[in-house]
Amino acid sequence: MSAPSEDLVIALYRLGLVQRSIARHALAELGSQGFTALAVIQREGHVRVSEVADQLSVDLSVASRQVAALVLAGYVEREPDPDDRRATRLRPTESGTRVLTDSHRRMVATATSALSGWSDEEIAGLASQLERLREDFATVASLPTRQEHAA
Amino acid sequence: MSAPSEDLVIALYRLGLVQRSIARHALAELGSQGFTALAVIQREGHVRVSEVADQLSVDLSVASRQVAALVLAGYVEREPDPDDRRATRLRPTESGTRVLTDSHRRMVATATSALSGWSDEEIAGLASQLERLREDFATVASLPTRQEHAA
DNA sequence: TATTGTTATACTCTATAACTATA
DNA sequence: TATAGTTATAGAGTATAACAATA
Repeated sequence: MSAPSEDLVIALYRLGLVQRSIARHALAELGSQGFTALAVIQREGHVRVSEVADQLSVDLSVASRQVAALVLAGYVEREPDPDDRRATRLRPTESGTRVLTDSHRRMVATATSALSGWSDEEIAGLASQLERLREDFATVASLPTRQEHAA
Repeated sequence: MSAPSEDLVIALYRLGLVQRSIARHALAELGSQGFTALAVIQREGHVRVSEVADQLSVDLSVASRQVAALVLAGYVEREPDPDDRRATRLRPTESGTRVLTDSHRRMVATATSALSGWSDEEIAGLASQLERLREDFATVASLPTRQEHAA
């Protein structure tokens, strides 16, 4: 009766519980997207706001707000970009690195506890499938914007 | 270096793109949670608000608001519950069923397009893994509330 | 002109708390 | 007392649009 992709979409929507559960246990000082934004800044080094927006697949204005909140909280610092005076480069402060590490640890602990019945292979397999899913949707999502050209 | 559950958690957070993509393409008249609430009401028959809250794993107040919005939009009707005069029973209107069917169709179309490189088995496998994930997190999420008893 | 970034506004989803009505 | 539900308030996440400064 139901198409397989239908079951998948419903499963995706019902994932809200999982995300809220992790957020509550692990992200005390950081909103979920504040966390991912900080993670991008930590991982990439001195990124620009627009790169954060790209990595998170959100509008630049959203990334701008999240970064502003991180700066206000003292977790991120801005440096002028020597190559482009419109842009700023971002880097985590010591406090930001500490908060990220802490959230990280609690996040993994929460997930590990919930996933006690899973093997490492199963967990890794699911993570890679989700990554593949994201990439495939990113491809589709990027097309409509350019359809005005095509048509 | 990284625990497998860490990769999984990051993949989960990065799923926002997928959910927004589906929402934009498929849920014109319905918010994402309005859609899931309506789907529960359609699927279960004459449910109460509290059952919607349970199915969605959200607070009763959240379900109450979502249901109120669906009623206001003419997608759901309330009937008094003969067995309990505090409660009301919910059922979709014709219009609600139509909207749900439409969103459903567009949703599946969007997903099918993004998942063109996937086999049915892969899609079904991912859906069932996500369902399992949700159940395992639901178990963990329900514990902290009761820890006051234990301790 | 196009791009980088910010700000204002608005909408959705969520939770907590206070409240009403019924069990 | 406890439960079903509603409403008010608040906070996070998101998008669009208008804007400033620089390329």
